[in-house]
Amino acid sequence: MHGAAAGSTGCRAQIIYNRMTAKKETIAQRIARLLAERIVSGTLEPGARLRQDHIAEEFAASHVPVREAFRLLEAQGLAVSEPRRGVRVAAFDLAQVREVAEMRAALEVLALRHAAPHLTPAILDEAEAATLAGDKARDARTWEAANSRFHKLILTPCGMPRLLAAIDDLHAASARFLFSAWHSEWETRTDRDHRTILAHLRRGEVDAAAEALGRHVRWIGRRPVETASGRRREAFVIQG
Amino acid sequence: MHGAAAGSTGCRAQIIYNRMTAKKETIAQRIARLLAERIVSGTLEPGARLRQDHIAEEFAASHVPVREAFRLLEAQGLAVSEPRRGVRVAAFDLAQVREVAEMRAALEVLALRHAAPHLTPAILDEAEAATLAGDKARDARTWEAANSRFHKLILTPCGMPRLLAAIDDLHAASARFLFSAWHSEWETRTDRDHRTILAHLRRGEVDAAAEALGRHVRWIGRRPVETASGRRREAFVIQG
DNA sequence: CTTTTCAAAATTATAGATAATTTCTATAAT
DNA sequence: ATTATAGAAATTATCTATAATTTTGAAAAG
Repeated sequence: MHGAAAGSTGCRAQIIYNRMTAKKETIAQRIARLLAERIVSGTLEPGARLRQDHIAEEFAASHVPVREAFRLLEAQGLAVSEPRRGVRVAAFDLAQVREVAEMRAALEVLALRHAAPHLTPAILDEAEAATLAGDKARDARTWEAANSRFHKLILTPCGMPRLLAAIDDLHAASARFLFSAWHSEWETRTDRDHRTILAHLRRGEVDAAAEALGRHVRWIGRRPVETASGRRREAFVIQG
Repeated sequence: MHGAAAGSTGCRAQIIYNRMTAKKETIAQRIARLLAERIVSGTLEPGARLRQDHIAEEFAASHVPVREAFRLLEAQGLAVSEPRRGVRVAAFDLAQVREVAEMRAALEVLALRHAAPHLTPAILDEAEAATLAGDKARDARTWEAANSRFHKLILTPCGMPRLLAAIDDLHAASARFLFSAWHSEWETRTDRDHRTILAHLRRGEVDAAAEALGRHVRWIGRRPVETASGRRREAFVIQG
């Protein structure tokens, strides 16, 4: 849903009301967007300090727009700020991943129910193509972009901007987890889930489609993985 | 849910992570909080321009914290900003009220399902007291505060901070509408709805309670009212 | 009388500078 | 060895000043 690493959005409210106007982005928005990409993709690790002077220097700006960018990132839940003690990349544990998954499920189901009457065969074909692209993806970035496209395609026709913006933010939070846990060997169940949802939609079975989407988004799996140092640990998987 | 007029929160992310710490609020947070009160209560009308220099002067601050306050208000959906063209109080039409109501219903139901196992008789008694206070309220402020308290009491035990913060923001948006449409003669159905929800919760009927809450929040009524100038028009009512 | 154009005023956006707070580090004490 | 403390360095938060953009309003042209 969310552009995530391949072009993360920016401020939530901006998204709600300026998504289409979007004349020129301010320096603050640009900085927020680029930092969001790094946070979502894991380049900036959870807990990492974001120092306004350093960032201002890197982007050849003063720290005023940097501070505004921090507020935008806070609103997305990607950064946390303690007064007088600076801003850090938000941490996220399994409990938060669960919380985000539940919220996404609730809101995406709502969006799908309102979008369903406006879905055309053409849109569903595009969504199928996105699923196929996800199948063939061999890296997290590509997979996440395709997954994003699928969800966006079937939900956008709901025409509820605030709802879509909220879903976007939640998707960015999910994507962070995806990037941190991605393993190219994983055979996800995502393709099958996506196709089930599409099949129901094609047959006009909105309730069944909504239920499948809810289960799909809520699903969090776990499987053992081998770390770089050869140790075994448990990792968690999401279907996107 | 949201403090609304009686002490609106501030930044969403701040709420998520700093709600309990909340050592000292920064000037930006203070400005955002006070402006949010005015927007929610209707003192600042939809579409009104928020001029940073004027606001800075009023609060005896420079415009740097004012600009940050604007970003916080944007994140809550209470203000909209167009780059280089200033910030305005967000407008809201019936479609948006509907959208917010649907989102609230989806998220509050989710919160209630997770809160239900942790609800104690003491909490439910408090919630009943809040309902009673709402019944006796004769002005919008008091009524909204009591309604807020009811929802907060039964939802907070879910222990999902991001979810609760999102609900808070939506509640502020609802409250704006409530304040704009309040009429002291309205006999709302709220007390009955609240008591139905409580009755179900006392009997451990979580599904029924969740369904009642969803209907309650989603409900938007309309009734003719007489304006100050004596003209008749249609007004919309929410149950809170 | 309406529309267009251009300059002045108002306002936003950014930069540079200052003050206040926190964090770090070395040193001393228990 | 661990804890406590004081000073220094780094960082945040704010203010003042400057640049850039948009809006306003009046005058001129059609």
